[in-house]
Amino acid sequence: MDDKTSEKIFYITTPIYYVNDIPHIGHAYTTIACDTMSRYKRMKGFDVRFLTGTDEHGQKIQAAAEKQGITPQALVDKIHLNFKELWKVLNISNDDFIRTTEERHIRVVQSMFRKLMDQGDIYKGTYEGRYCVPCETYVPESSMGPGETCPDCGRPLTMMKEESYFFRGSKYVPQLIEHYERHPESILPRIRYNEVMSFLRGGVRDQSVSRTTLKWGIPVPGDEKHVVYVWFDALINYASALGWPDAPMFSSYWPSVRHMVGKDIIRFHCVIWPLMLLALGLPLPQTVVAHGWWTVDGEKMSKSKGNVVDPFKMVKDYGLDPFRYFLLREVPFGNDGDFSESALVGRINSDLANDLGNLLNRTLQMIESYRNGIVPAAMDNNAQNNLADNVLENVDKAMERFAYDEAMKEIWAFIGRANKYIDETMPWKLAKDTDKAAELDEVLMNLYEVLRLAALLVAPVMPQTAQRMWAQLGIEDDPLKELYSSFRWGDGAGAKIRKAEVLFPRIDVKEWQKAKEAGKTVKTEEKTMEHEPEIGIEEFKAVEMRVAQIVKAEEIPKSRKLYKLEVDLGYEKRTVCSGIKAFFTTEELAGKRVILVTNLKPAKLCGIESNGMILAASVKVDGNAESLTLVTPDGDIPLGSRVS
RNA sequence: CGCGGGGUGGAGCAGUCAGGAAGCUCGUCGGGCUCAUAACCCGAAGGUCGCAGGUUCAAAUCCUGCCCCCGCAACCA
Repeated sequence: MDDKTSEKIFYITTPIYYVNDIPHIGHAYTTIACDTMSRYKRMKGFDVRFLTGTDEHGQKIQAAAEKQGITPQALVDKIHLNFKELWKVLNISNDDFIRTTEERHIRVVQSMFRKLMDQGDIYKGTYEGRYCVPCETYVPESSMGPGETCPDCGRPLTMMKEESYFFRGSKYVPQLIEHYERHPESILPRIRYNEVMSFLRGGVRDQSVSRTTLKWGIPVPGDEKHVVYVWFDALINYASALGWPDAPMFSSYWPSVRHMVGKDIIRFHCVIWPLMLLALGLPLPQTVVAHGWWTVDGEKMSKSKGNVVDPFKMVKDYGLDPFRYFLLREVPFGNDGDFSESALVGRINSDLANDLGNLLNRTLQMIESYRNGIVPAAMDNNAQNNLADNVLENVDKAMERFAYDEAMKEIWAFIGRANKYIDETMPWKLAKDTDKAAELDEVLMNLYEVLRLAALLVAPVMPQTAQRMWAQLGIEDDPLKELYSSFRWGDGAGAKIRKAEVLFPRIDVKEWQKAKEAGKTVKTEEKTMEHEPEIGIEEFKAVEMRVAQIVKAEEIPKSRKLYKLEVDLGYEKRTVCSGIKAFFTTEELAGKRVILVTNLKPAKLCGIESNGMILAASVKVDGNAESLTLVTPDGDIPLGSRVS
């Protein structure tokens, strides 16, 4: 505030995405939000720097590379392109893309590490704890899942003890608390601020910042059997991309940094990273903004459900700008939101086609037929205040708080006022009365100005749409390069418009539903055609299957899906748990002859030991069995006969 | 006592932190208009803000208790 230069500088970052993930709607959301903010600030006259990138070290990458028989570097060189490709498709205007395997990053990580070590803020110790290998995190006892499992992925934890370097973050905690107390606006939304504060007040232990258990990482300077822990490595990207410590870019952009993150990684960005920065004597981020999660059709997005939203497909099916608009408009920023294609279609039809697109269309056609396509100048005009109201100020207030949804609402209220203005002034009547020519001029010019401004307002979210609008309005310049401050009501007069074209075609909901259903059938067919990798006869023979008969089926009270079955193999009886409760009654099952996998490792399910598995065929929709039938021998054969 | 999110007109949601006349979008019904993408504009109906207590001049909002739903976890053998 006190520094004029820092006011107009804006450095914004996405998290760096873990390369091994397949890009989904969540990645798209964060990045689109940052892109929109960047574009907005540029149009406000800010010197913006927008950074994104990929996190390329760690256990999972190392394992994936081994599996494919290539080096980790070769793997990440290939797959980081998934993200670069997506950003291209989503029209992301990032100024830089950093990869943690780049030399410029590695160098900075190592010198920061060394600096902290030299000043005594990194020290050597031993770390012992329960470790989740896939998640690459130690899990404290307090947050362990049942039976010593990882609370995130549910897999069992391993006891590990290793020599490790520690970051003395605890030393800076009081300083950080004080900072946040003075700057509560630096963590948005408020709920996340409270979360961070109570976490900080609960005390923070020194963080382990190195690992000896893996190779694929940045070597600790001077102690090469250690590799820098992925989080320590990753967070530094925000500084390394600017060329810490000496680059001029660093000194100009750093003090204005805003980090956009998902709510899951708030602690890394609001606790660990600021502690690191305090230790390094660097200014703390101006704002950390945490957004919520997307569910899909009311359900959590997951690979096993197969409902992961593919941004490439959404763009292909519905267009880029509608997708961008939907994500930012649909949900109050910071809240969790639900993604559904039908909601997207609703937004396209009502907001984009009916309100905005139709306004452009009807206005242009009137200018065309009443004034031969030339925007008239109006002598005296005081409609601006009523029409534009304080839309620029209101949008700015909302964007200042990262309240994208509210900014959109402001813009659409502005569009709505214009649609109403047409009804009130009834230009088609004015056109029939030559005495009203001046009035008509004024109305048409005002509408034209509304659209010229609307395009600018919409440009950060829907860049292509803004360009298409200006093209139709007959303006040669690129709206994306304009400044809001240079907009003057009335400057548009005299322009020669182009022929009106439909901006967003309406989607016929009935036909869309039909197509959707047809698409769904195709999809399930495709799914059944997906095959597992080939196996040899030996592998098949390793599975021992025999004919058995269900003697008795019982409910398991605690379980929704399971029955406890007693099966007879002729030579022995066994207990098996089977997830077929939804499809049979206990009476139906008794006496049924089935095929049993007999050499499956016993497993405890709902407290009951299951010794085998019954074969069944099922149709799965979104990962859940929709119908199911048991595999049974066709004809008489003694119990216990081997199936091969 | 598992963790988390939530219950607000037909649907989807804001509002809850900082208590003060219940709001938005969609849908429905009625009307207007004919410039426009059967679009646009106006009006109406429709809510005991999950339930029960409490605090208060005042509660969707604060406190206590309870009920229900949804994720995750334990269950898909």
